[in-house]
Amino acid sequence: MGFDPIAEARRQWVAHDWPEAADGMAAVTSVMRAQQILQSRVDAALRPFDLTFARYELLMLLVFSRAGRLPMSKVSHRLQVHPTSVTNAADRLEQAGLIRREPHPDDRRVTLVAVTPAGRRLGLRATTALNDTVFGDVGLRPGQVRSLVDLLVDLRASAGDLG
Amino acid sequence: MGFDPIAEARRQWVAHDWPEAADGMAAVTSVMRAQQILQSRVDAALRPFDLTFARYELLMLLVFSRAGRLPMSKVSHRLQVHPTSVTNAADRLEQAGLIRREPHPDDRRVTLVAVTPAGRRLGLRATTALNDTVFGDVGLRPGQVRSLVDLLVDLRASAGDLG
DNA sequence: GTCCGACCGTAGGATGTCCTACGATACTGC
DNA sequence: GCAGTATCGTAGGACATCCTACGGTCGGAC
Repeated sequence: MGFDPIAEARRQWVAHDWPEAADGMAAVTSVMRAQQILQSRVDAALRPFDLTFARYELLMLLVFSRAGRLPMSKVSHRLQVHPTSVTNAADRLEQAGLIRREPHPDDRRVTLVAVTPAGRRLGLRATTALNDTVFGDVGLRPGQVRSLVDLLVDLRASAGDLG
Repeated sequence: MGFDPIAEARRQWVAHDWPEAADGMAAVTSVMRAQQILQSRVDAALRPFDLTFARYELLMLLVFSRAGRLPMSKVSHRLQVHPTSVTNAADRLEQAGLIRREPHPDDRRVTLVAVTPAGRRLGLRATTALNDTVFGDVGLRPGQVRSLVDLLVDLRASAGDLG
């Protein structure tokens, strides 16, 4: 096999008398690097549709919602991103005609974002592309994929990420 | 426990006849979310030192290198980031007096970045903070942390990330 | 020797993220 | 009712990342 920068860093941690933090350092760095790899693959798969992963997530959240529309604040909470990031993503999706902003009928503070028919179609086509080129094979055996998800559920739970 | 948006998305994948990609989708999304959580913790720990994780990684790469100096291109390769990102990080570290740019003695195309004594000191102090507040407890049991690293090694290996 | 391809670092531009601050609107206690 | 507080979405600014494009330098083919 080749050279692993993270394993090398781990050795440095042990050598510098930080052994109790060495595995944690390796885990954090590995997650960062894995995210970089996956983000790059996902963005490549979505580029033909002029979507980023952030916009894709917003789009599919609406596609899968009951009424095809949600308040901005709900989107921000569900995707766990800053409200201004939702504003940004919604701006671009709206400009592309994939979603529409609508006023909330009862609460005039609230803006609803609603997926358009074009948005629904593009979201499903983009999903097919993602399933084929990324999600269908992330580079691990099926059992490993499930183990990874389970471990990250625990990590997220300990961070208060599950509700 | 609470509500897990990723588990909900996984149910949608199965319901929409994409069962073979459901676990992959959950894995990719989980990694994205875990990275977000960890990045946020790391940045909070590094804020008192006026460092970001990217700049911290560059700084420690130099601290741990033999001569305390490396070519920019080597840094880009080792950290697996775009050359322009290294330029940006190096600009800020240099402005803070933590590193110095030096010409390569033999190859005038190459710029070396060298850690200064102040950079070395700050890097070690920042590492102590990170070890105490993040790396020492990532929210998993020790065995889980090692399992996570092992799984991500396989994922990274399949992406050609190991040399 | 010379020229051309390859490599190096950086400038400029686009995108996404966060933060703080703000105006508008809703709710709560009195 | 009414005042104070909380919530909502967005504007402006800071920062990190990538991409493309560029000038400077090296090295190999001839």
